[in-house]
Amino acid sequence: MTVAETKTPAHAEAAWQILWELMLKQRTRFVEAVAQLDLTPVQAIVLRRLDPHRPTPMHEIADMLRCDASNVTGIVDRLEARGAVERRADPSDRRVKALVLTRSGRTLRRRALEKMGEPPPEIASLSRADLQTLHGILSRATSR
Amino acid sequence: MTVAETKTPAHAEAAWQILWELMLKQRTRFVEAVAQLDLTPVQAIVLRRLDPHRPTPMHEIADMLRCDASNVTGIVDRLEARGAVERRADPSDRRVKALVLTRSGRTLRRRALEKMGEPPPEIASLSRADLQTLHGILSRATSR
DNA sequence: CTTGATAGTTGATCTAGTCAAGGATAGATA
DNA sequence: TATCTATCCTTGACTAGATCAACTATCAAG
Repeated sequence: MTVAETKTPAHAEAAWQILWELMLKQRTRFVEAVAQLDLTPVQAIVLRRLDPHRPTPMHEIADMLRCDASNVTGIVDRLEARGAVERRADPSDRRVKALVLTRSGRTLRRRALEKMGEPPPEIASLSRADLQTLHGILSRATSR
Repeated sequence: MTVAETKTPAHAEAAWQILWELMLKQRTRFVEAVAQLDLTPVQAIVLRRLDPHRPTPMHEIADMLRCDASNVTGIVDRLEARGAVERRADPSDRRVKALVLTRSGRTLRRRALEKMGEPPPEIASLSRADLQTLHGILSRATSR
């Protein structure tokens, strides 16, 4: 071997480094925020994923979380126990159980979305110009 | 009350929204990446935090994770069981146990850092100019 | 109608997390 | 010095998230 292959440009690594740092900080912030609604992080993520206007098959949740289906059973059990969601049999395919938000589940979801949508001080303190630029770059990054 | 207080500008929320989306995606990516080293996410985060040149008191880990001290006991137990770290009594304060990376622990840490440092495709595919701009904005955001 | 894939549950087992209680040490103060 | 108080860590009990293996029910194709 002659020269080490720099697979990723230094600029990408530098930007990623800071982004990583920021994400790590947000992790604990997120946990604490949803805990105020008596939600665990995963419960909040699942709630966020549920469409208030469309029953959601459980396997879609497993796909999103990239976890085993049996894991979803437990998570949904707890959400159902607290009255946020209901399992509903899908008439067109009786294997699937689709999740439907209850009335209180919709309220809970809305409140959770509000909390998650609140930008952290790091972001909120940026200038308007920076925010617009950031938005543009991130859109480009995630849409590619 | 007259008009609803818009505490956060719309621009901040928009940018935060995309950032959130990105972070959510990186979560599963991170889990899968460190799993290749037989590390759980928390173990990787702890490993990353350990300074190879300085024994680290356990309570610093608890502070970083914002969790109960008893939780750290278990996490360190498992890292110690696999030979990555050692508990060392602090001579100046015999209450504290400081963590020291073993030889193989240092290797493991280096490999974990490499994995974590690898930017995701979303970031890696950005142009050099975007990356520099992004770096600048994020630096401003996190240093404030 | 068999065969095979898919959807979800159950049970066992692990890790991460909390809380309450306790032991050991350090530091301040009466 | 004796005691009180705070800090550092551990233990035990318990909950949640996650994996895996085994199982039921259903669908869909041949």
